[in-house]
Amino acid sequence: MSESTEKSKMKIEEAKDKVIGAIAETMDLYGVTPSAANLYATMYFKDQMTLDEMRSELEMSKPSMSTSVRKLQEIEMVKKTFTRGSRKHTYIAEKNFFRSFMVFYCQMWEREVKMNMEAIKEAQEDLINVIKESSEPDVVTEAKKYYDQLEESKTYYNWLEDLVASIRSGKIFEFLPKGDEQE
Amino acid sequence: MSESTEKSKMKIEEAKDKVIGAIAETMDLYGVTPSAANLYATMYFKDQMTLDEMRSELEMSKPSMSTSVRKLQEIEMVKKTFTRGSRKHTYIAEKNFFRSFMVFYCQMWEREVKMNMEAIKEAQEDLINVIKESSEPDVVTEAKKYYDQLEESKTYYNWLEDLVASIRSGKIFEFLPKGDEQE
DNA sequence: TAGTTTGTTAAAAATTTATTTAACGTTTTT
DNA sequence: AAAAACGTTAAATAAATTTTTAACAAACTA
Repeated sequence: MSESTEKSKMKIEEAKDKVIGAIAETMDLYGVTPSAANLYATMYFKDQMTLDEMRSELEMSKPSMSTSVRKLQEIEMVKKTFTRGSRKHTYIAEKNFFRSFMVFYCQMWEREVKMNMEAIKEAQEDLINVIKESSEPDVVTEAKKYYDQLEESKTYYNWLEDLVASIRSGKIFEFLPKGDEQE
Repeated sequence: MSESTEKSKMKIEEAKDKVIGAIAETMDLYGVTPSAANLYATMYFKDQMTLDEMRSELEMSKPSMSTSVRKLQEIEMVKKTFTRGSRKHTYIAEKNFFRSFMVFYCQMWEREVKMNMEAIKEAQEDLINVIKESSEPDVVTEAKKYYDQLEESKTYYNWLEDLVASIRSGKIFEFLPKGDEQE
C-alpha cells in the first residue's frame, strides 16, 4: 500500500473518531454508561458487529460489551440481526436518529407520566378524604391547596402524553417537517 | 389539637409524600442526583426554603443542600428569591412543569446539536480532503460513504434545532395545546 | 474590633456504579 | 461423547460519584 493511501486511511479514521467522540459525549443524556455510549458511536460507522469485534475494537471485556449491548437494545439503539453461517450473534446500530429519539423519549416520558399520574391520583383521593372528614378549617384549606396544585399539574402530564402520541403517530412531522426531502 | 385533626395532618403528609416519591424517582431523567431530586420534590410543596430548612427537612448536610440547590438552579428548576429582613438566602421551586420541560430539554438538545454539528463539520472537511487527494478508489469510496452518512444525519440535528425553536417560541402549543384552558 | 451567622470550598469518607475475572450453562463441532 | 465456542451470570475489583466533616471567607452584629 502506498504511503499516501496509508495517510488517507488514517485521515478517515480521524474523521470518524471526531464524530464518535461527540456522539459518545452527548449520550449521557440517554442515561447510558460511557462505554455503552462509545460502543454505540463506534457501531454507528459499522455495518454490524459481534461481541468479539466490539471487545477488540473498544479493548474491553466481553461481559462489559454484553451488558452495554443489552442496555442499548433496551432503548432500541441496537438490534440483533441474524447472520446466516455465523454462530456469533451480530448486532447493528440504529442509524436513524429520528427513530432513536422517538423510542427513547417516548419510553421515558411515558414512564414519567404513568408514575406521577398514579401518585397524583392516590394523593388526591387521600386529600379528598381529609377535606370531607376534617372539621378543622386550616387543615381543610391546606388539603384543598395541595389538591388544586396537583390538579393543575395534570395539565402538563396530559400534554406530555399528547406529545408522545404525536411523535409515535408521526403527526409531529406535519408540524415540524424533517427537512427538504421526505423520509 | 384534637386526635382527628392530628390524623388529618398525617394524611396530608402521606399524600404529599406519595407525589414527592414519584417526582423524585422520575427525575433521574433530568440527570440530577437522588438528593437533588428529593430536594426539588420537597420544595414543590413549599412556598420557599432556606438552606437550613432544607437541611433539617431532608436530614442532610448543608454543603450537600448547597450543591443540590446549585444544580437545580442550573437547570432552572429552582430560583433564588429575595426575602427582606432575612440574611439567609431563600429559594423557590419552579412549579410550572412546562417551564421546567422547556428549559431543561432545550438546554440539553442544543448542547447535543452544537457538539455534534461541529464534529460533523470538521469530519466532513477531512473526508473531502481525502476524496480530493486520494488516488485509491476504495479509499475514496469509503470516504464518500461516511461523508454521505454524516450529511444525512444533519437532517436530524436541523430538526432538533427546529423543535427547540418551536418550544422556545411557544409555537409548539399551537400544534399541541396545553389543555382545556389557557396558561 | 471581636464574635456570629451564613454559604462555599477542600479534603476525606462512604456509597454507588461500572468493569473485570472467573465460573457456568448451552450449543455446536469433531 | 468429548472438546470447543459463545454468551451470560456471579463475585470481586476498580473507578467514579455523592455526601460529609472540617476549614474558610465574607457579611453582619454587638
